[in-house]
Amino acid sequence: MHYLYIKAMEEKVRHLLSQKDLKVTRVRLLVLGLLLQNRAAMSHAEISSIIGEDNIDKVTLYRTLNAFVEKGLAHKVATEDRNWLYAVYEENHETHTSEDHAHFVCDECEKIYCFPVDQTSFEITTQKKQGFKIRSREVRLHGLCPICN
Amino acid sequence: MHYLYIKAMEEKVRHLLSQKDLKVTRVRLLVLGLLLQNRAAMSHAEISSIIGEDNIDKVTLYRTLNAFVEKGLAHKVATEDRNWLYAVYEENHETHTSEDHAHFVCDECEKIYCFPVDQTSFEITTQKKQGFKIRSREVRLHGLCPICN
DNA sequence: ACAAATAATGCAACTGAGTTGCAATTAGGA
DNA sequence: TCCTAATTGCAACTCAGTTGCATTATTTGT
Repeated sequence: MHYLYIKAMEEKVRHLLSQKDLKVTRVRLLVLGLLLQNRAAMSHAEISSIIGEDNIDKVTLYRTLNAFVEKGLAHKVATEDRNWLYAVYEENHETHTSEDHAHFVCDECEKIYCFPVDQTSFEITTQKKQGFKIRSREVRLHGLCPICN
Repeated sequence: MHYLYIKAMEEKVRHLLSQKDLKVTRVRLLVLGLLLQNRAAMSHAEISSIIGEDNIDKVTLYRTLNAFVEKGLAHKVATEDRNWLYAVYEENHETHTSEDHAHFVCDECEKIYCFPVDQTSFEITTQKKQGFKIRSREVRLHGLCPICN
């Protein structure tokens, strides 16, 4: 285990898991604990190397991450080079859906961060085009993150 | 060849290719001709099956599509399930860059269409977040296309 | 605290998109 | 027409992610 596992966080993680009908297991405590520590979205490879390849099977990690996504604990974003990155929803994730947030991609370090989006200004983003019925929007921002800026 | 190759279009395609310093070849005429006929972006698999697997090697098709993207004839969009779709820029592609268009994803047929975006309203899409420097934006719209609507 | 039922895990083998290296072929200018 | 560089086609490969299945761990009811 090459990351600081914060014991004090464990209760919160246990609560989040059982709240979503997910059994509390060693793997899930590790992965969700790690995701909660990270502001940026993380890839399977990144998580795997931080936690240690010997500590989690790759298939189990994929299934764990997908379970988090299915239960609404986390969401996934595709990178430019077609890998998945996973991020937990922020504190107030009850009101925080995929519909009202944007993804920020740092052009330098290529990390992806989640951003809140103002709904009202979101509405007028595009000109209407006949025949197309728009149901939801997703914004992707490119630039420099605070570390690389 | 399972698509209607429009002979009248050939001159236009030839012109587009040589304009971008791409040699006019059988494969390129077929692929660019097909892309120009389609309003929706197309996948490698889709193009391959329409033109016929026996008519183009898969590697050649990948290289052809990438050449179009590199030369600015087309651009690629990732689908939800992380495949690439390719679309030629519209008629006025001189002023049509990746910065000022959105992608519309039909929830029904999953086709992807390109949309123009109004720059001024684009600006106010997100609340500013400290430390992050936004350079460009990309909007993805979900809904129903004219055929499925 | 224990056993049974159910869910999660780990492993091996697989899939499928996309890439690389290289030899054969073709386009287009001299 | 000929020459050179670009393009093509093939085989073999990479790498993310998946599937099937036997093993193990968690939870619930007693």
